Amino acid sequence: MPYTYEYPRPSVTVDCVVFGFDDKEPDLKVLLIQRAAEPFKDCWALPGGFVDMDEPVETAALRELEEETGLTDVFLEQLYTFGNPNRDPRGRVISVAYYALIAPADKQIAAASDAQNVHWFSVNQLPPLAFDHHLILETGLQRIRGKVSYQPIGFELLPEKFPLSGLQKLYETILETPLDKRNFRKKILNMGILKELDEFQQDVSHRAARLYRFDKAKYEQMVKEGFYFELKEQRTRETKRKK
Amino acid sequence: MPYTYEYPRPSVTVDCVVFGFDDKEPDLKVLLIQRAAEPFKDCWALPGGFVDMDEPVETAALRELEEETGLTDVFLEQLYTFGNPNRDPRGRVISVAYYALIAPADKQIAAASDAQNVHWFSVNQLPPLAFDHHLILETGLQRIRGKVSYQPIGFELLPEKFPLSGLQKLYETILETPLDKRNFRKKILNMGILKELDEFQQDVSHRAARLYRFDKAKYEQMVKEGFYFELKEQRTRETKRKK
DNA sequence: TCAAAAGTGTTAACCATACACCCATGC
DNA sequence: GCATGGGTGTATGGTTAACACTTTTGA
Repeated sequence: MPYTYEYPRPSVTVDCVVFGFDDKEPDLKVLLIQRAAEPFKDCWALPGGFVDMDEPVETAALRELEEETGLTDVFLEQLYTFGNPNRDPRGRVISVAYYALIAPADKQIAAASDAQNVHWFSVNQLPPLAFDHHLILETGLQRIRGKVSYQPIGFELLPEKFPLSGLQKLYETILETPLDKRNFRKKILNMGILKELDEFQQDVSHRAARLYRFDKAKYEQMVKEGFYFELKEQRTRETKRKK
Repeated sequence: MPYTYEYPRPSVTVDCVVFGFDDKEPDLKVLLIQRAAEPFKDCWALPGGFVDMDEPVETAALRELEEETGLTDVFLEQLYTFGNPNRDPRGRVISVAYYALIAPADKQIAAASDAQNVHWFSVNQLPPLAFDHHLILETGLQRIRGKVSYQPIGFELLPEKFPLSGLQKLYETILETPLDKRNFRKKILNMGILKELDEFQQDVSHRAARLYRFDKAKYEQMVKEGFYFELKEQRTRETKRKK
């Protein structure tokens, strides 16, 4: 190979912070696997592994995710690259971290894939994690907390059809703040990026809520025309008023 | 070493997109170096190089930046990791890209350091670039365009003391949109994150403008108390009003 | 005295917030 | 009929957008 350099080389891995959300629970969930091999055998860890020499890094993330959890067709974005020299006892390992968002329907699949032990954990009740995975996870959390307010990524955590209250709970969960129902509805509906369906919740022991669908095409059209998505924490007047 | 794995390993490099800004010019600038060695000998490229086995990745970025451009004490943040298998003719090279923001005063230093050829280029008049550096640079541009509106990173591109018109020009340049002078001043001054100085511009052939300084400590205090920095593109009512 | 940029205030439209009750459904 | 969540409107105040002239300074 021409121009080949012969420096010593670090290993390169990928790690995935897989977030999931469930209407009924007050917490965001993360998918973890229990390690089958040393180091950190039996310890919980983010799904991930070594990048092959001939595959793009993102492909490696998708491949490892499927191999270890059975998940395919997920929303995946690069998060951050962690490369401190001592983060892995095997030597110099640089890890490119990704975060994934998946809708509850897919969650079954993940739990079923039991080559290794795979579990959803609430982000507020995490076990000890291998390597620097706690730091990676925390970075992922910060990222989606920051991003959810000005990019419509929240919909990736919901099923295709969802009631407005589900969307509101999602935002309340991620932002860790209560939101006003009427204002939330007004704001999101006024954006015009939700399609109102003629379908309703099933099997609920109260009035069934109307379902909506995120209209991605319309959203992208509007962005081209200068639209900014923004769904922020609603602070009270008290908090906002200065001095 | 225990648990050592013996996979084939990619090389890992860092690349830095160094942005600079100058009052007088209507464009953002990027610092490029002319490559002294193959591959892409004599081609312009982002400063960068191989990560040593025992240094953190960010340290490598700072080190390469100093070695190749003489710059130290810069604002530096990780941008994105580029790892497509064919981005480097030498073989598999994964590059962790950073972006840096530097104030005009430092620019002299950079131009003086002439181990290699180092030059500022307007982001709108770039030469052909080595490797996938054009993609990296474009990614950096998108990042600061997105980030400048809701994080006070713009100040990193200005000297310590600056007139409000300089700040406004910076925002107009990065966001590529004209801003209303009175509204801009009102908004930024109302935030309370600028310290008004008793100093004025020197050597200008018109009324000298008052200088201000970004009060970082105050900003951080306010963030703790729930303050959100936001300095967005000001759209006209026309554009905003729908249908 | 001219050129060049600094600096300054008001109005009207819009948007965000606060807030409480009735409705539909299943049990 | 009761419990559960679904669904709705209005008044207030704060924020943003639009807009033009006077001041200062140096050449």
